[in-house]
Amino acid sequence: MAKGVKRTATKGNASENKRAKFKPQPVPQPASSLENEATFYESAEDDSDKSSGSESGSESGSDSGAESSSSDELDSDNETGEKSDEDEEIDELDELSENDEENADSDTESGEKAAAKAADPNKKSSAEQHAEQRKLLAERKLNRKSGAEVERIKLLWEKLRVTKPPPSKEIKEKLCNEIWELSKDIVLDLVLKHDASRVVQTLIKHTTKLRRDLIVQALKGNYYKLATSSYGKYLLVKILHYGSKESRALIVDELHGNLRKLMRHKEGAYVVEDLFVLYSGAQQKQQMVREFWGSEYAVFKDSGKDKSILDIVGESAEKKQLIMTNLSGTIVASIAKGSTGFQILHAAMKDYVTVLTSDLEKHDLQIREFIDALAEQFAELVHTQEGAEVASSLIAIANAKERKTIIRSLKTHGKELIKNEYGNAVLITLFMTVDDTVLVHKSFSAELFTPELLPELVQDKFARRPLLYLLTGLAGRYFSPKIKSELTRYEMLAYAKTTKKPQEQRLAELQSKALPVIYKSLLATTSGDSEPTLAQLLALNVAAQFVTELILTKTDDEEINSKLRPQLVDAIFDITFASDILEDFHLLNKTPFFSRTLKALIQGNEFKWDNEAKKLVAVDGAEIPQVGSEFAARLADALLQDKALAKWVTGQGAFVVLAVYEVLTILDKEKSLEIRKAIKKLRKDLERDTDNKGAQLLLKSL
DNA sequence: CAAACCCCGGCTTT
DNA sequence: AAAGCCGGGGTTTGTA
Repeated sequence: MAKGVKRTATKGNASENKRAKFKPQPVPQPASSLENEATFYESAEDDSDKSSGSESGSESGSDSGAESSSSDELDSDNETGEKSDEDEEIDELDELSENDEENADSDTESGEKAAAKAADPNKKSSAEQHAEQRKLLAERKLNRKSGAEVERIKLLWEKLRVTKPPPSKEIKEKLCNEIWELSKDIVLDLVLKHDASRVVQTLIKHTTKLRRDLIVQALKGNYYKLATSSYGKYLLVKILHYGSKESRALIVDELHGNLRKLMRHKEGAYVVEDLFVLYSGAQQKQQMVREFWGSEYAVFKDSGKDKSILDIVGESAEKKQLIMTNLSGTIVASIAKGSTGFQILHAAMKDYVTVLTSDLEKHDLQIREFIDALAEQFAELVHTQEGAEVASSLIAIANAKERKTIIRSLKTHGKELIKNEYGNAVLITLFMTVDDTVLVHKSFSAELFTPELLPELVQDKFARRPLLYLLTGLAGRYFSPKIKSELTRYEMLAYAKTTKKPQEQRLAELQSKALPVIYKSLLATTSGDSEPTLAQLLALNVAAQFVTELILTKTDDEEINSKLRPQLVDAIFDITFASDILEDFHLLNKTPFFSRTLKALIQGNEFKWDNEAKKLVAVDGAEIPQVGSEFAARLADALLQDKALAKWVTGQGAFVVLAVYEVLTILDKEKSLEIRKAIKKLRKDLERDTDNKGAQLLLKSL
């Protein structure tokens, strides 16, 4: 799926990028051949590519998924059957034309169809045979005529699509004109054939706006057919891409009402997804999803507009029953077809889940079924906003056994999960809801917080969030109110049924397992030829923030308190004093916020700034070994060596000196006096250094 | 804890 | 059809 959308690279970059970020190796789906799909897209991607022969038979059984499941009572029309007839007809035409053209296309499907036909006549009477032959002959004639034109058009097309020396504007125009003259009356014949359709694609790309509109008009009434044609769909996608707003509106209008059928169609589903992702705004997206609710909403565009799914479902039991059946019908069919990664489906699932979670008892059966259908494919969900919401909700309401399956399927994509903008919240949900902390730790923390991976994670805006959760819970300022309330919602859902352990206990368990792993991986950056080094990490604001947060996390773990934390603090201390502070490459000069890191360590959790009193105050019982006053005293000793202080007060270092001085003033009068004396000697320097805010603050504090 | 800043989607412009 | 503006949200920063 992710592959599928890459092709539209020129437009809609935003949504495309979003998708590209997360690329779970698509779990090979039983029926569908993702690879074939990719080939399809690739060969349709641009006109300047290799032979069209690669577009071969992923077609077989394409309409099998289109059979309306019995759940769609609202669909009185039986168009699915009708459509597959059409498909067959198209295929035959295709086959004929290709034979005529002696196109050495090894289309396996054509082969199958031919074989089927060869077997067919034996069963028929000779009268029928004659009739059939006459019909065939007529068709062939018809085709030969078009076939000849196709040949000529293709010659022109070859010239138009070359890229090595791109044709000049005039030539392009001339070629387009000629092609158009030849094809304008037979567009419909062209667009459903794989090679001829590509001619039209190229035409669309190079011709004028006016003619594009003409083509769009010429195809009016046939867009559904186009969307469900294995070759036509590429053209349709191209038209959407290059077409005007009005063209798009026309097409959307025509497809409107057929979305559910399209979604169940192998080719159609891609068109719908494309439309949804690339060419629809928020409102149109909503409207599209509403079609999945049922016929009423499919026929009347505005039906249910501005109402949430819960409003609608609350209106009557019958309505609810119907909508839920329809939704699950479309969703289950699409999952089975391997379209789990489609964004539009995620949106539909979100509606479905919203209702499911509105009353867990009442929907128990549906919940179990839904999770069962989806559990193995969770990785396909978590890279979109809505998909991730669905995933988190389901994790929250899953029972212990179901959670195990879900965790197993997410575990294989751990890195993508944690680094993804939305996926990381799913991981946090797992941290917050699953009682089996041993399993969660083994599946994620132990796998991800390795020396190889951790440095990458702590400097990643999204990946560090689950890490920060492990350190500080939701309390810190690292989570926006919106995310917080969402996570809290999952938490409440979880406690309604499966989850039993108190939150603090679960977090403590996860933390006690993960902290040593994190420490060790971080310490690994201080030794050997590790890349990045700790100093490099500390030069990145996000990573530095994490390191401070880690050190300031209180723990009972003996190993951390007596060995790991001291080593890490030592390492930072060494980095600070390894080189002359006046050198450009010293961290303090390279990254202004390193002074904040040091300040945070100097104050530890022991002191905080009192905004009322305008001074630093001690916080009782918050001491953490190695940092706070202990670290301050250590720095003070180093600063009092030789002329160190004179250098430190000149730049960002002044803030550090100030922090040390303030802390010692509270806890170590003697040493603070020493520093005070030393600073006073530098008074004149400080007074001169007017644009150094740190220096000025230092003066004030004396 | 507020101001500055950045990123993104939607809209307008040439 | 690409480039550019605008507003909103989220993030980062600045330092009493």
